[in-house]
Amino acid sequence: MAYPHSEIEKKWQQYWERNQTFRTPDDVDPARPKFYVLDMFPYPSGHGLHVGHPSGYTATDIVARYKRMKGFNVLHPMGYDSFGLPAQQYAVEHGIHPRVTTERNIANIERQIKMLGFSYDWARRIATTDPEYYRWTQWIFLQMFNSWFDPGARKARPIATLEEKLRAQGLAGEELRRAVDGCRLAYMAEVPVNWCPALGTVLANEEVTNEGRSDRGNHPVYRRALKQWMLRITAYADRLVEDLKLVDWPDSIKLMQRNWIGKSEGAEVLFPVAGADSAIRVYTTRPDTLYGATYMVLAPEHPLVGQITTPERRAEVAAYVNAAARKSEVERMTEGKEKTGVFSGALAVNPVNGQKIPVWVADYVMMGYGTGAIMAVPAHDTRDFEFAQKFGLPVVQVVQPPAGEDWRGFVGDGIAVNSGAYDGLPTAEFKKRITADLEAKGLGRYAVNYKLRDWIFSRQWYWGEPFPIVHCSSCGPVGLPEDQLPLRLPELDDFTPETTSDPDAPPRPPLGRVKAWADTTCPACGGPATRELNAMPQWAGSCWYYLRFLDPRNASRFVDPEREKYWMSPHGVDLYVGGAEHAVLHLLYARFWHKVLHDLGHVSGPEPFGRLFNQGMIRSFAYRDRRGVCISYDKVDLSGDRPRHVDTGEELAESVEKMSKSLKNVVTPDGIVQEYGADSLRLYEMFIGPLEGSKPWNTRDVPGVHRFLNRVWRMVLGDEEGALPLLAEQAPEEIERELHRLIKRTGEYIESMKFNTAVAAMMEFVNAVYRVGSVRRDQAERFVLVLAPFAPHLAEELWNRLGHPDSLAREPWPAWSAEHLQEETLEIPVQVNGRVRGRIHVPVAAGEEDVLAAALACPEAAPFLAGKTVRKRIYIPGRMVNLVVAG
RNA sequence: GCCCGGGUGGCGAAAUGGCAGACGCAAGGGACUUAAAAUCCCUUAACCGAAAGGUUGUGCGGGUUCGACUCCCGCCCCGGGCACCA
Repeated sequence: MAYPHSEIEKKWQQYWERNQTFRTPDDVDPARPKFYVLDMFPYPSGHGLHVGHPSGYTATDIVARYKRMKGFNVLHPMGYDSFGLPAQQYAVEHGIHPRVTTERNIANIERQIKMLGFSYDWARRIATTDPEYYRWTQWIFLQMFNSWFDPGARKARPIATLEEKLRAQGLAGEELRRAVDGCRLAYMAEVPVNWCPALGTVLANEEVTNEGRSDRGNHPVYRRALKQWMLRITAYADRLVEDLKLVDWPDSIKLMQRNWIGKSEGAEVLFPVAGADSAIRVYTTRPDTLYGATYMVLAPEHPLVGQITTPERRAEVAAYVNAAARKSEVERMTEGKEKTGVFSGALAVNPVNGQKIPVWVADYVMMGYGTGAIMAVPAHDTRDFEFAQKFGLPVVQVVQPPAGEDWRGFVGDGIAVNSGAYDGLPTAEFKKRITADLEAKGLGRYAVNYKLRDWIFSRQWYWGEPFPIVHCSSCGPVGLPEDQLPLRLPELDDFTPETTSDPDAPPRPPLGRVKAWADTTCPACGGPATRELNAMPQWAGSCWYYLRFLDPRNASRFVDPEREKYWMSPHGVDLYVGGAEHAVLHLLYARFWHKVLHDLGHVSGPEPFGRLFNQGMIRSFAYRDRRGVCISYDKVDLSGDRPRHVDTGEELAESVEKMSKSLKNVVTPDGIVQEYGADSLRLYEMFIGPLEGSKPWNTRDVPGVHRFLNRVWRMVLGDEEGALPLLAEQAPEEIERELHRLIKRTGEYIESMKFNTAVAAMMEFVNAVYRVGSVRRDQAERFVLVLAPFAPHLAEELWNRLGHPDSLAREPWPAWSAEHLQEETLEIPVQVNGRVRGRIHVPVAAGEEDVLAAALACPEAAPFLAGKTVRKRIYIPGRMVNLVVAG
């Protein structure tokens, strides 16, 4: 008989809700330590959860429950990242308001989450689409709009401090306003974007497929310059790199962030254009190769292209520039790495040796990085080398590689050659010397560059936070006063953006259609003004939600400073768990916002997430027939040794893949909870393998953990069919020892996030009880407490039936002692030349000499010792004896 | 191309310098049962052997060590990230 999981799970979920068991009070007992354990909150997709989502949630729930039992004040909240393109598109396609679908999706996903019995404090639930939430997202945006990055202080400061400073320098009126607007952390600029005319919006890079089409709907996407809201994240590039050393994150994630920011050091060098009064400024990380520069390249968008191109080359250059501008991502991909370019006709002068070198225009140089122009050193740069080969440009060696390596295409460090007075210098020293020399002559200077770009922060859609900004013809962009927040999304019957197939048509965001909303007055001068019609991107709400959880209903501040200080000191969120797909963007954006808020004095620390843990992806089996068509599970017969089609008997190919609708391999928690219960699902999620690893879901393995829970049930209560519980007055000493071992190991496993071995340890304990046939009541109780974080419903029920009327959620975690772990004798394997040949039993207290003597006398090892000389005797206390023999 | 992970029984895995395969699934056998399910017990890396036992074995090839899944060097395969970043 299986234990009645449905009944008891329902019962305890109701009990927890009725008794507010997991409510974290607003004023917690300050004598206890705090622990903030957070999941990356989900986007409420219409498909609901699959079994991959609860793996992280289960892990954090185990930690939360364990920490409560260890006496911590635990904060464990959940909410929804509910703005975004899928809801917008669904609304457009089905004519349903996105608020309606969002609410419906949240209701479904919350039902699924609650079904699993997680100990969230539901009173703190938030949704980023709630006006009382996005009011503060808008408020934080205004903080950025109203501040600038002071490079001297290396931090954000109120914009008034900049105004003061510039006014003192004599700026005023329109000129002052432009200067100030140009320094805000949130500013407007014309930038190249991914424009999707069919969706009527700009898309983020990750919303664009490798084929250059929209992820959603598969529409063409074009590169195009549009005026957009930008956030000045590049000002924080250095601090975002440096402060990675403050956090306990996986090295791989830190590395990805470092690579994404892509800091490099080098020099900017001026190359005068021969016969003109302009000069080309280039950025190079290898100023030591200056003598090897044999040509230069400007990006097609570079402003000097038009000025320096000679009349006879004008037509060809113009044609190339136009073609490059029109090039979509698709063409760029398909053309691969084949280099193209045209000669501008102009010559530049190499400042170190006066040589005249040709200036080319080529799209392998990007306008968005460095200065948009390079000096090409084909001998020591792979790309320049390819280009020089193709166009027959000279290749001059200036670095001597280590012996045995070809200098052509050598990009490493070496010794300078053909470099005038610098010959013989090693690369690193050469860089320093020449940078200083260039600086002294006014030809260049030390420079730092980043791959990181400022963050394009606007979208031309309906379903996002409206910007708290109005555009005034006399004052420019003006922030709304705080008392006008939240600026609510206007009601709209038709939120379809005006779409077109013309890539050059201007964007017409749906908010523009609500005239009554868009037309307003300027808060600064009272004149007529228009509201900003763009909305914020999906990332906005998730940049600060972890702060709102601390004080979710505060109507006068985004978070109370005292509460922020309590929960976020000293290292921010104590454990943050989520998928590695957010390694860069979400985690980088949130760190950026946190630093801005920190600079402006709104939060106490520099980093939001002290410890980060990435759960691995759960994938599942997919089946395909001969034609490659995916077959859903109800049509797959797994009873034989090969998977076959139920109807046709055709043998199917099996593979393990990411769950997706198109592969027909999505497994949802619902059916599993119904059949085996939430506790079984939770346990299998953990038992399947290490949390951080990628692993295949196999529903056929769920009965294994379900059987274990049944064994626990019968161990304590017996069953209706007459099986007696194993509870007894006395149990062998071995059980107490096993229990102490279990308590110790489980605590350590939870702290180190090794939940799979924790489950195995509990199974071992129960197996031991079945083997000896008895367990004392007090031992069963302690076991139930250890099981509780993993299988809380079953544990509560057993705890209750063992005579405790209240929930075990805040029972102290049971104690273990070293004394109880001690066995009287040890079994020590005896190796001869590294191979196990026998075993000896020795008293725990036995000294090295006694153990070695026993090992030498070990009968099983004797034949391998006979007639040989023991050269070396190794004893690893309590573990192993190795006898090294020869002869 | 570059940068990270990873490769252990039929399967998910454990062991991070000290008994390889804990724990679980699947498979086989037994007990209970009129029978089945459920449950309980046993076997289960491969090869040789009737058994006792032996040999081999952690992707491949070398090395360090008394001892290597674990550390070092070279290679192969799989997964992920970045991708003309000057």
